[in-house]
Amino acid sequence: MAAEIGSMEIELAAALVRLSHLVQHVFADASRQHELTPQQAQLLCQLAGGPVGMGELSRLLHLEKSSLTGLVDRVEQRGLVIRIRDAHDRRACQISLTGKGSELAHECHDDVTSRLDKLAGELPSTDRTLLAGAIGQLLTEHGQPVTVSSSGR
Amino acid sequence: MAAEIGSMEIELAAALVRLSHLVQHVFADASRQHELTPQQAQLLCQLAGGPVGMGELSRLLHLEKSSLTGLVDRVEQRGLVIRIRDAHDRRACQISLTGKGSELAHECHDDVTSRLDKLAGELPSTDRTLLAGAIGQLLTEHGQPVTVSSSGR
DNA sequence: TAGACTAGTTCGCAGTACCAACAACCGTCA
DNA sequence: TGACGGTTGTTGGTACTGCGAACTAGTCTA
Repeated sequence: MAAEIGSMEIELAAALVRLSHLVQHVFADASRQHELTPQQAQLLCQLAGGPVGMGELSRLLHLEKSSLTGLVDRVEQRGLVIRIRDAHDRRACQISLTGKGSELAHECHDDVTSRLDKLAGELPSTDRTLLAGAIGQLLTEHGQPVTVSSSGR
Repeated sequence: MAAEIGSMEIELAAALVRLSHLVQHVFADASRQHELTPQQAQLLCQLAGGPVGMGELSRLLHLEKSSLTGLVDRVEQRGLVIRIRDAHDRRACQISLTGKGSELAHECHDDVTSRLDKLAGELPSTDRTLLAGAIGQLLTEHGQPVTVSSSGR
């Protein structure tokens, strides 16, 4: 067993795991509300910023390209996404949201956001600020770009 | 009217989602290191506190009982777990770790913990404390016991 | 003892994810 | 021009996940 002194660390690791499960659960619920699997919702949200190629998408979602092919196939069959053949490189293609897909992506994103905000709303605002800051730092430390999607607005 | 003030909220929600993905990724990697799927690892870790019945397990893992049957089947076939028929209620059974399973569960748990601690170690310790506190509060607000699964009931 | 209820299982289905092998295409170098 | 190595995305095969409906078997209650 680890020393008692480390208990704070142990709690933090456990807390992170539990928090992760909670967030996943919220995300899955919201996705399902829109008749999407979590993976499909994540894909759509990722595309909200504009078309992306399969290779980059694979990196962004931490998926093998072969896994991605199937995922894209399924959402394409639902008419939420289209493959656009690249004009300069005929091997490549860009995945782009259709109107319907874009609508769903935003609905789903807003839904997740509002659920999480509601959940976090139970915390005092100072804690929320600290939490966001600490998480942001964790993410940047780990090579994840913490893009601020709405900075302009 | 979520005015400008709400921008912090938006960031927090996005940060939570990203953090969640990061933790899931760490968890999946650690599990794989021990030749377990994340779900199997989660099951084993849940059982580390002692045998649990299918029904309660289903609640703890947020899984339908039918999904759980298969999951338990697979780890049982690997000899990591056994079904123990309940003496008082012959319908019920308790799922219990075998020696091998218990070993794996602890290895995996420690691995995840150390990876997450390492990840969090890049934060100043005051931030870690705040983070753990805030997450703990979030979890308790949401009905999740923050204890490390040792409680019977 | 009949009927209601509960614990787990089985079955069918869709989706996820990996790996290995592959076709098509690009850029380069001879 | 054309062969070559590297890239892009796809296919095929396998294992796992997760749900809902229908089911078996056992328990409890009236």
